[in-house]
Amino acid sequence: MGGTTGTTGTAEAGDGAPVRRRQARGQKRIEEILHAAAEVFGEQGYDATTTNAIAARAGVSPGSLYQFFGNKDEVARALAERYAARLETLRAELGTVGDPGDGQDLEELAADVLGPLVAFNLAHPGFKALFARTDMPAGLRDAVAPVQAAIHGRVAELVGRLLPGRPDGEVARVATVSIQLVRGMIPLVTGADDGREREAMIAELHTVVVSYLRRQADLAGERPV
Amino acid sequence: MGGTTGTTGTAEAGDGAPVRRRQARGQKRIEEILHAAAEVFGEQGYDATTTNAIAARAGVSPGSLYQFFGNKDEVARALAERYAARLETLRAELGTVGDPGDGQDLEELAADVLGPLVAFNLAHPGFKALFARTDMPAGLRDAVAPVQAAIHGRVAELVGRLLPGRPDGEVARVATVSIQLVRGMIPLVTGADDGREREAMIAELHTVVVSYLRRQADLAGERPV
DNA sequence: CGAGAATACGAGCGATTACTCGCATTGTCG
DNA sequence: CGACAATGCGAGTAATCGCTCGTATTCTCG
Repeated sequence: MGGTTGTTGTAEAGDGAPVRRRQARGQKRIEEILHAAAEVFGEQGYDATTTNAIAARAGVSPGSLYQFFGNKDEVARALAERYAARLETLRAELGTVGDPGDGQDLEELAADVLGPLVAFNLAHPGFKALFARTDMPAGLRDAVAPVQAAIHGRVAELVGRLLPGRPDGEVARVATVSIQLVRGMIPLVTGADDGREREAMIAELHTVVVSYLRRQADLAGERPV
Repeated sequence: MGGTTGTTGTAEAGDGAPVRRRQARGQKRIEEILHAAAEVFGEQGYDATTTNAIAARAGVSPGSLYQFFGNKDEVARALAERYAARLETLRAELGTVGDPGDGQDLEELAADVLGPLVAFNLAHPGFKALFARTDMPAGLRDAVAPVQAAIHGRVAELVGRLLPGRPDGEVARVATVSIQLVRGMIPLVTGADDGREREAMIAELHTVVVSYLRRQADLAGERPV
């Protein structure tokens, strides 16, 4: 039944399967649809967003949307992958962060990571609709799982350098918690109506992450407070 | 809109409005329906839960459900109020917590509050479906808003004692962040498949909250690390 | 140009869901 | 008992939504 392997409308990798040659017009439509999807997801949330609403926002008929995307989840997946690419760009711009020891270094490291991350979330309101939820419908979860895993890997890499010698399981857990802290705080930041309140929430986000990681680093070094 | 003060199916407070006299049988049905709703909400999440599924789980016809609850949101509201009552009981059992100074006291205070709170969440899986989400559909948000406000008030009370002299706005913000930390961590705790992993996540929850609040207390006392 | 593919449309289909309604049963009270 | 209210049922309704399909237009390329 539902065996259609429609990866964003590309051709199946078979032998005689017709390769769909995408025109420039089609690529532009895809961009417009994803842009609209990001907007509506950000405004209404994933569940409440209808595919017809995305199409309407993009100035496109429902049929056109389904020419490029097999279903609603695929729109989410494509959008998630697009976000992942931009995040990767962000990370590349950071360059190689020096191996953190503790103390002041940690705050700088956190600022270097959290600053752009907050800016990214403010610039892309649809991002949190796909990533900042704790309970997701199965389709959405599957769609964003690969990107989630990639993010976790990146964070675990940083945490591993912060906590050298810790077993992998603990490093992974600290990474999971750190990500969750950010995911939980982002809505408080983006949802702030007042500019000053937003700045205050951003400061709280830094405080939360830094104080947690510092405590972990202290535990690692057996250095009591 | 929505001025219906439907407190679990009681009569409207008007003059000639017919007062619905509830029979013992009806009260029992209400309990069964709310119990079923808690189960299904916990398993499927709020959006994915259908009213017919709740009725079926309760062994009741859809018509019977709608005799006691005007709509899906009212079921959620009644369930939320029921949870609020149990939480209030929990808080009462804690007794008056001594005014916390800092250091060890903070850890004890956190353990006294977080321990029962985690146990409550594990015992009532439907709770997080109503409260632990950051993006809620409008109907659900309105339904649980009063209970959310009550919880915030309680936490702000504790935070106020922890951070004496802080302006109300800052106390409220620290309370909001603290609640969000717990809300974000709860799914990691309840979602742990392994018992050891769950214990570890509970420990992380304590670490997160304590290290954040300790940092806030230190900032208040101008006592650098 | 001409043929085939890609793009575009939008009415509408099938499935789902919150909720209703007519009617049967059970409880309450004089 | 008899009248009325509360409870109970479940097929049915109206609306929504993801998605399809027949058809028309535009592009590509020989």
